[in-house]
Amino acid sequence: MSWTDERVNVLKKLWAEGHSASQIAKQLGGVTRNAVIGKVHRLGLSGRATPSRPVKRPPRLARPKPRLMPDGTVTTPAAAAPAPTEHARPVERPAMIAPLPPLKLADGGAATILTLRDSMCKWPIGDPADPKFAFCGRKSDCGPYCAEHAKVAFQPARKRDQKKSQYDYVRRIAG
DNA sequence: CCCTGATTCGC
DNA sequence: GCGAATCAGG
Repeated sequence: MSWTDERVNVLKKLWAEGHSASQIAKQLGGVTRNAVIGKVHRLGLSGRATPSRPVKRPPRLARPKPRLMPDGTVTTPAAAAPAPTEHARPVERPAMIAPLPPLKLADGGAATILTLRDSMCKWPIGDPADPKFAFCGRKSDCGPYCAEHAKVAFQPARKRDQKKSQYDYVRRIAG
């Protein structure tokens, strides 16, 4: 599809009416929302009553991604950082120490940020500033934690009504 | 995860 | 000029 005058007019109209780029692309057909956005920018009507855009982004860096050329060659602009997708972040260290020690790995050490695999318990153990800081490392089946740590991590929120819950608390810790 | 617009850059 | 890929958010 190409941007005929007719299609451009429809684009202008819908954009002025506040439709999103994906909605416009869907209605026009034959184009993606990226195409619509690109055209909108080229037409110079990017801004409008944007409810959420008070953010100024610093200039984007070049795109360091290998590109597959039509002839099959792969061009890699620069050696991109490994970035092993480690989305394991302690966020907040639990106040109560976990009863479970870190799982010993095959090499004798414990799971660290470098050796933590996807399906390993990401419960932090120790002080993140400590060189010996590690993760539980046990098998985490359907969540970020192993079965034991999941119980601790996903405890239901306590009732905040202290007056009434005090008695319950005593009973709880007493058995 | 879904979505939004913004930007870059090979084509 | 075009738009996929990517980014930065909601």
